[in-house]
Amino acid sequence: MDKRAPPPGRARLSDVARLAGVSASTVSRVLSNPAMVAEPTREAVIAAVSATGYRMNHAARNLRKQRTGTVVALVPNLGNPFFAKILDGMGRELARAGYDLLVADTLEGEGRDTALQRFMDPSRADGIILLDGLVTMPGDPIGCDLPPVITACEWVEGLALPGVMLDNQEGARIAMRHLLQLGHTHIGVIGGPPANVLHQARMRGVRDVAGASRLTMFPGDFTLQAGQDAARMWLDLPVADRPRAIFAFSDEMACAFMAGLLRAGIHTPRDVSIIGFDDIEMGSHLTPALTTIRQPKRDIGRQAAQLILDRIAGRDIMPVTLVQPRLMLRETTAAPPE
Amino acid sequence: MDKRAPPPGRARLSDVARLAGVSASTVSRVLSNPAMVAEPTREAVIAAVSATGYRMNHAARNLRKQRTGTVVALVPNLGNPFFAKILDGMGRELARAGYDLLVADTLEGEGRDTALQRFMDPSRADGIILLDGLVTMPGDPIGCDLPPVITACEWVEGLALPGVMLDNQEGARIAMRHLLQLGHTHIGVIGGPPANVLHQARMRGVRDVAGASRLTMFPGDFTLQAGQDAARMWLDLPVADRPRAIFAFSDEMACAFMAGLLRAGIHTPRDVSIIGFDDIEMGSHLTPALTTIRQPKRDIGRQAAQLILDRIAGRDIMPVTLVQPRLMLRETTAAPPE
DNA sequence: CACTGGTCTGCAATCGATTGCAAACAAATT
DNA sequence: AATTTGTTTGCAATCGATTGCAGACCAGTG
Repeated sequence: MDKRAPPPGRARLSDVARLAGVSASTVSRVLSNPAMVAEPTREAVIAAVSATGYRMNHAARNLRKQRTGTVVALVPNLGNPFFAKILDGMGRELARAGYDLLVADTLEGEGRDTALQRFMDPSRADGIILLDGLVTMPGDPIGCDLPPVITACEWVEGLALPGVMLDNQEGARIAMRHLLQLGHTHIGVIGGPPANVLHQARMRGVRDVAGASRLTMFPGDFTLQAGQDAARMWLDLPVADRPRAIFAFSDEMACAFMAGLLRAGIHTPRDVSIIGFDDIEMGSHLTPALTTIRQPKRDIGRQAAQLILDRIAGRDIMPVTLVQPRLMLRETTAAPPE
Repeated sequence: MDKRAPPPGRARLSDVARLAGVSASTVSRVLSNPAMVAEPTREAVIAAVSATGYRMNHAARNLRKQRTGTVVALVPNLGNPFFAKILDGMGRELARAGYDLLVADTLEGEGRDTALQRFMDPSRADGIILLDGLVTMPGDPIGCDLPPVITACEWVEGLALPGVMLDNQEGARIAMRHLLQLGHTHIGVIGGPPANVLHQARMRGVRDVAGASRLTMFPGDFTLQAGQDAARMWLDLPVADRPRAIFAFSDEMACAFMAGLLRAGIHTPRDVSIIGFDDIEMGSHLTPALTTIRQPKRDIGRQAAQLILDRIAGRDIMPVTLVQPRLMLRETTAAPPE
C-alpha cells in the first residue's frame, strides 16, 4: 500500500537513517566519526543500526574513499610451508592496524607476469608485499598512482624496492665459519636455483670465508626432493671426494640429505656434519636435532607489515631492513672423523 | 586553456571513451561483451584502452555488479603448514574460474567470533570456505542474502554446512586395523584437542576396531611439541605399561614422538611401531620413512573450490563430500618385539 | 517510397557510502 | 536586540562501471 521500494535483502545506510529519523550523512558520521554527532542522535542511530543489523558495503566505501583496507601478499607458491609463519606474523600485524591480508599465489611461471599486474591496482590493494623475487615488474606507461610495493625475504634484482630480508650473505658466512672452525676442510654446499637471489647472496657469503678450503657444489632448489637427490650424489662420489661437512641452503634439503645418508648407514654427525638454513620447526624435533641458521620468520613478516603500513601512510622508510641471522647450534655438526 | 578537469592519475572508462570517440557504455561493452560491438568501433576502443593504459576499477565494478570475484578462505592459523597444500589446490582451481582467493586468519580465539562476521558479507566475498571447525556462526537477524559458506577438512558441529572432508573415522580404522594385524594388542593413541571435530571422528574410528585390545591415550594438539611431550610420557611409563604401537593423529606428532624415543635409545620400528596421519611430505623423507594415513590435501582444496563455485553459481550440490584416506605403508610399523 | 527488422550505440539511472558546504539553531558577547 | 561563535545536521555531488531502454542507422522487402 505504501512500500514504494520493497526493502532489499540487506539494510543500507539510508534504511538505518530512515529508521533513526536522521539523514544518511549522520549515520555515516556516527559510524566513522562519532565525536561529531550529538549524544542523543548518536544513540538513536546506534539503536537503529543494531535493529536493522546493518553492515557496511565495502565496495561502496572503497569506491568513495579510494582505498581498500587490504594488503596483498604475493607468494611464489602457497604450497610452500616456509611462507606460513611469515604470513602469520604479517597477518597479525596488519590486523592490528585494521588491514586485511590477501594472500595470492603467483603460480610460478604461468601467471607470474600478470600476477603483479592484476594486483598492483589501487582498487584492489592499498599496498603489496612481494615474496617472489622472480616476478616481472610491469612497465607502467600511464597513471603512476600505483599502490606501494615492498619485498620480503626475497627481492627483485635490478629494482630498488624497499624490503625486509635476512642478511643472507652473513648467514652463509656464519654457517661456513662454524664448519671451518670444527676443522672441516672440504665442504659440500647444496644450493638453490641459480637464478634465485637468496642462492646468489648465500653463495657470496660462502665464498667470503671459504678461503683455500675445498668446495663441492650439489644442485638444489630448497625442496626435500633436492636433498634426497644430493644424498644420492654424495653416495656416488669416490670416498676421497666426499665432503664430510654439508651446508644446505634450506632445512628441508638438510633433513632429506641426512635421512638419505642414514639410509645408507652414514651417520650424522659421526660421519658427516650437516648445517641447514631457515630453522624450520621440524629441525629441532629430529634426532639428531638439526644445527642451522635461524631466520626469524614471524619477525620478518611483522616488519614487512610495518614497512608497508608506513609506505601506505606516506611515511619515509628505510630502503632496506636487514634482519640478522643466528646460529642454532644443535647436534648435527661435529669435528670431522679421524 | 581548455582542460577543464585535469586528468586524474589514472585513466577512467570515460577517458578511454573520449579518446576513442565513443560513449563509456560502448567501452564497457567492448571489455565485457565484445561481440555486441561492431568491428571498427571495437578496434578503436581497444586501441584507446592500450593507449591510456586503462585498468578497471574493481570497487566500482563490485558495487555495480554486486559481486566481488573473490572467495575467502578462513584458516585457524596461517602458521600451520598443513593448510598450505590445501590452499594451493584451492587457489589454482579458483584461478581457473576467474576468482581470487583471499586467505584470512581467524587468529584462534582473539577474533574467532568476529572473523566470520567480518568476511561473511556479499561486499567482501562471493563465497566462504571455512577451514576452522571452531568458529561461531553469527546468528543473522536480518538480510539473509549472505554469501554461501562451505567447510573444508574440518566442519562445524551442529551446523549443516556442506563441505569436503576426509573420512576421518575410516582413516582411523585403517590405521588401527593395520597395527592390530601386525599383532599389536596394546596401542597408544596421541590425540588432538578434545573439542576438535577431527579428534572426535578419529576416536570413533579407533573405538570401532579396537575391540578388546588395550588402549592408552596421550593428550595432544597436532603439534610437534605435543609429540615430544607424548614421548616423555611414554618413557615415564613402567615398561609393562608402554604401548608398543602408537597411532598419532598427525604426522608432526608422530615424527616428534619417534625422535623423542630415539633420543632415549628406543628404535622405530624395532622397539615401537608408529603410524601417523596426514602424509606430510617430510614423513616420506625421514629414515625410517613414516607409515601414515594419507590425506590428499591438494585434492581436498580443489574439491572445496569446486563446491564453492557451484554454490556461488546456485547449482545444487551434495551436502557432504567424503574423501577417502589411504594407508601409506612405509617403514615405521612392524610386528611387536619378542 | 514506405515499412519492417536488425544491428549498434548513447542516455541516464543505478549500485551505497562519504564529505564539502551551508543552513539551522543555541549560546555567548556587546 | 543585534552580532558573533560554535555545534549539529542535511543537501547534494561524487567515486567509476554497468545496463535497460530507446533512438539512429542501414539494408531488405513489398
